[in-house]
Amino acid sequence: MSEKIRRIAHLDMDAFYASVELLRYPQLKGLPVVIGGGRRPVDAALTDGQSELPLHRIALDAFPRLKDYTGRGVITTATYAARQFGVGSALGLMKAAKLCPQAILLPVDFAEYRKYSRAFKAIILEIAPLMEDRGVDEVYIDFTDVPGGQREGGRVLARLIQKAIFDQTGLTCSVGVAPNKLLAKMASEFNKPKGISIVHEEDLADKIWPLACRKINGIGPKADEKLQGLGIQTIGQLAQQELGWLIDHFGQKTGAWMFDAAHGRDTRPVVLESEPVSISRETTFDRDLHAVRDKAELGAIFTRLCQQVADDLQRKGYAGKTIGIKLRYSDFKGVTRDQTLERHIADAKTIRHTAGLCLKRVPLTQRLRLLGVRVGSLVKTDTTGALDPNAAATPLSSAQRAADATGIPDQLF
DNA sequence: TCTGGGGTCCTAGGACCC
DNA sequence: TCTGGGGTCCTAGGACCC
Repeated sequence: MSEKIRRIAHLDMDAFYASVELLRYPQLKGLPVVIGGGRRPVDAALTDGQSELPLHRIALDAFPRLKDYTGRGVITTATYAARQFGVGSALGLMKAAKLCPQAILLPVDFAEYRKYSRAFKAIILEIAPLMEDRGVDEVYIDFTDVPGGQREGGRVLARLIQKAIFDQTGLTCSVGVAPNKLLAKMASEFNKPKGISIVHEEDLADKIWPLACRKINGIGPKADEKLQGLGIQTIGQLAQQELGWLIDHFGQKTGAWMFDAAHGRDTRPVVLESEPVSISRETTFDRDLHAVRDKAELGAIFTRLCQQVADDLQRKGYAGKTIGIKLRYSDFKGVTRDQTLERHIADAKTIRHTAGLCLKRVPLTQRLRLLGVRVGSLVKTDTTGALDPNAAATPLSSAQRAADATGIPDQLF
């Protein structure tokens, strides 16, 4: 009998947002380009006086530069030419402007990226039907039973998929193929861009153990710092630790997971479909707002967020019963409050009312920089529409009455 | 002139029930 | 006259990911 070896691929699009922008504006190739901000439409400025020109003919002078930007925001992604100046993801735009003032600044065009995202995923699905969506620019693919999926450890199929995506979209990607998702994810980073990396079980010591623990998907800055404090830098060092010792330091669940990860073990399946748990909208204001002084502006934003969440729910066919708010103060500290209703709802009015009650339970003396609205505990609504259009909020809980009595000023919402 | 937006999962305490 | 032990739901916060 033919023994099939489990082969899982992780496919990661190369510099996805920037590559999509370069398809539109090939004249920017090789230049430092930064994508972010995303607040002001830039195409008006772009086409100003040049509205007859196709996008690829727009003169470089017409593109906005980082140095001319005023306002908040961070870089979502930067081209390699821009990264040479030390600017990259998550850097504040104003700080980035100091490092690379001449960089071209493009707004985030998520609708466009989503179009390409759907396109490359459709191409993959024609070749390999078992695909797990991991966001706009990443997927896992189960190669195990796909024709050619076992050849050269998966390299042949990876090459085929890369070629199909490039031929049909002009975009490049990197692929890692390994016995499981954990290793495939690490492998896809080995040869970027346009890379293919094959990892077998027996490659663990050579290819995985020398890597920093941070390369494990799920070990973030906090866990990494703690590990370093314990003298553990590499995955190999992590693998040397006793299971019990890891559990003592990180808890049962995380400790056991780390132990398995360090030994390259991961049994998670490739998941084809999944239901959302929550749907939310949030926004950072152009300037910090005060609950009393900027009440009208804040109230309008709040109502709009609730409306957007309601629209999202209805468009996607969900209703939820846990309504929550999130806010961030001017000092960047955040709080959340939520309240669970008796019934699932999806209408803006109930969301607005319940979220308003949540907002009353939070101190609002300090200025705010962000406000968000979330609906969780989702259920699918039937095809005819809303589950319970006239659902009302439940009465205040005792905890909320207590909060109301703490002397927090009346919140006007 | 720091620090986006949209998610998931985990933990931990308290309420409440059996 | 000391103090059970589950189980589930709710809430708040935090780590992490794309």
